Amino acid sequence: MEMAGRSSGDGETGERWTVASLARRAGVAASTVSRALRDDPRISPEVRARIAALASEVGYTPNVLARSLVGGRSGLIGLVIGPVENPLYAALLQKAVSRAALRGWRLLLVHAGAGPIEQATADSLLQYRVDGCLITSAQLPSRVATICRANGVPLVMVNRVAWEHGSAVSCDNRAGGALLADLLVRAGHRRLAVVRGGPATSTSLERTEAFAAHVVAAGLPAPLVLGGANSHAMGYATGEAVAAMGAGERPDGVMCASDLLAMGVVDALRERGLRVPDDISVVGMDGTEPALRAPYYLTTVAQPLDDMLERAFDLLQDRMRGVPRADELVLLRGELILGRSARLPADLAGDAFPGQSRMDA
Amino acid sequence: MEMAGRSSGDGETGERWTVASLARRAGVAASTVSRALRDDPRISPEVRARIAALASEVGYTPNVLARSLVGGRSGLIGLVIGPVENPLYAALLQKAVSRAALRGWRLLLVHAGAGPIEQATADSLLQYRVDGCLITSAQLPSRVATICRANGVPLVMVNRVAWEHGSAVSCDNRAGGALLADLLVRAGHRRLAVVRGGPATSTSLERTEAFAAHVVAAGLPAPLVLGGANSHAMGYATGEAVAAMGAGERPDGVMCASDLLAMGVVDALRERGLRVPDDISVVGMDGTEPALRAPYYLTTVAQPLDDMLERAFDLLQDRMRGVPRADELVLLRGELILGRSARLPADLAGDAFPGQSRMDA
DNA sequence: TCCATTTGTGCAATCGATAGCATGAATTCC
DNA sequence: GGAATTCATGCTATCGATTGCACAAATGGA
Repeated sequence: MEMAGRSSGDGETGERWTVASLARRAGVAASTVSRALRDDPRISPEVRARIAALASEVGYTPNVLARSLVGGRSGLIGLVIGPVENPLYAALLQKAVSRAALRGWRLLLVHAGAGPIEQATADSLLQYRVDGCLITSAQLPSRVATICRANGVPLVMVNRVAWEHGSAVSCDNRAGGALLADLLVRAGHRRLAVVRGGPATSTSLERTEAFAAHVVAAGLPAPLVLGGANSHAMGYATGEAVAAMGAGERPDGVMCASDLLAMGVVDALRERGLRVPDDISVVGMDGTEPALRAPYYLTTVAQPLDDMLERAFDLLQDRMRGVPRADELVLLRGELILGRSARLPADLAGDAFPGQSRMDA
Repeated sequence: MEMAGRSSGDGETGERWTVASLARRAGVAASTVSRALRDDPRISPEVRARIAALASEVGYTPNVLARSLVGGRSGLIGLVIGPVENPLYAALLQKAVSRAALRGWRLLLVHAGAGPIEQATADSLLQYRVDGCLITSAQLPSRVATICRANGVPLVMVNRVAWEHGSAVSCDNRAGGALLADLLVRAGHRRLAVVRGGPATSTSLERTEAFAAHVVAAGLPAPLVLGGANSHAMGYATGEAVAAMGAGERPDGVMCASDLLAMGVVDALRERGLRVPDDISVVGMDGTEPALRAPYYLTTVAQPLDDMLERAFDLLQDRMRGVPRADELVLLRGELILGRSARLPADLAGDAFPGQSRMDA
């Protein structure tokens, strides 16, 4: 019953069509088929049309594996991504997939998650001869970086700085941290705290350091340093600890290294009966969607993910073309989003509409 | 300066090592190298050790593209996944990646998101000669299914039923819906509502239909049908609508087709001053992590994602081995999680500890 | 009318790894 | 000690697509 719907190379069953079988069927040489399908001007229009018609009639699909064997490029980009439970990585993944498709690249999903990358996994980058590699994991994947360097695979990192090798595109985390510090200080907060993410993640360090430096420069005591991992659970635990402090020592403003942490902090504070922002202001950083909506309406600095990925892919493409280029670090400015999770300075009070009023960071 | 760290085929710069260059260097034939590296017993232990040492010394990596050209299998699995902003898909992605690595498969990330799949994207499944395909998108990707069938590519769907072709692994959504209905009815709710997801998604339909049927069977009026898309925004809008209803007509129990919807409903209800579960009970389905923690502590039916993926990969593997097998539909039972978002029947009241007390659905 | 181009195709090698078959050497058996 | 194996390895074709080069036909000019 399936016979009619089944078409196969040379009319036999089960085999896929190849340039060779198409050539036999069309009565030409394989090279002619190849050239015709690639619109080589040396093939006469009639032959080209005839072969194109035949190919689409039988549903021929070129074998990219064979093509890349001779051509040298696989069309594959290795993708290493952080834990996608974090909405930031989810957004990055989504955008990376659609942008890669636009450029005709396919993504080899090498790793997703918080853990380190296994050797066997990292090896697949070479085994499949990826043309480039995109890393968005905060965890330092030194193994992948090393492999890429040793084998001349272009490497671009997003949302983290490159420590040894490769280019990177990142949000200007220091500027964002300073901006948030300025916001809280101007709103009259006096006892501040920072909630840090993972100790080895550049984003967390840059954000909290810049925040602390700015606070100190404003003449306030150095912020209390809390946290130490980038998760809702850590934010929640930190929020509980803050809520347990006496009213006299408790910070009145908390800056979190990520929206994920900020959501945890807010959840814990509210669970303990504290009001945000009336009792404590909480600000985050990333601008992920769940943090911008109910029940958080977080004041945060949004990363320009679209621009970041576009730049990252540009960097990759340049290097994939073989032009030797030095590694670059591209910083893009984030966008301050005034939500309802932090008291505002008097001069901004009119702007306090969640997700509506924004200003450049 | 980089010279020392740079190693390449045949000692020339820039070229990667191949079996041929290794063979020349070792003074043997290419086939010997190939066999030695694959632990062919016909190669003498000495030669094998010598070649293995050389290969690891120069960092040889086999070209999988070339291997699959002759071997017929690429080791690639095509992955089509739904919008990973939804924590359910994020969890599925994460688990799929690690499980695939365990089996030595690599994932070609074909599509991620809610939109339909473009032809060019779907074609890459054939171009890269994927050995199989895993679909977890609720959106009916008929194009991919058609392509897979026409080309004999094994296809397994997770979290949705197969409409035309391919096997499927899913949570028993009807049983889950009935279980939630039973829970709400026994807890004394009388005016119920369901919030549906996308109109074309099998999971949403099965869950809400079974819920409604069970409610009616219990002698209560048919639940109010709300919603119509699987998003937090739709849940929120529905929650607002429910909150706006008069106290006499407002449902006292709401069953949502997903945790994402349930979170939106809870957020809106609370924003409007209603208490959950004191004023209204809300239950969801999926068991995603954000719904289980503060501030939701949702009562829900958790999908056994690990088991589902394991079964899905088993199904794929069987069919990839070439053994012809009929399509299967595998249903796995979900796990009821008693949170704090719904009033409990009297006989279960002691079990109301979030995320702790569970029972099979 | 004959040679020099231009134009369209075919032949054969190539990419890297694998597998069937052949070959030479080492071993065993009677 | 010679023949029959066993064993280790080499030679070569193969997978599917691409590409340099050769070659034939068609066209042009003188």
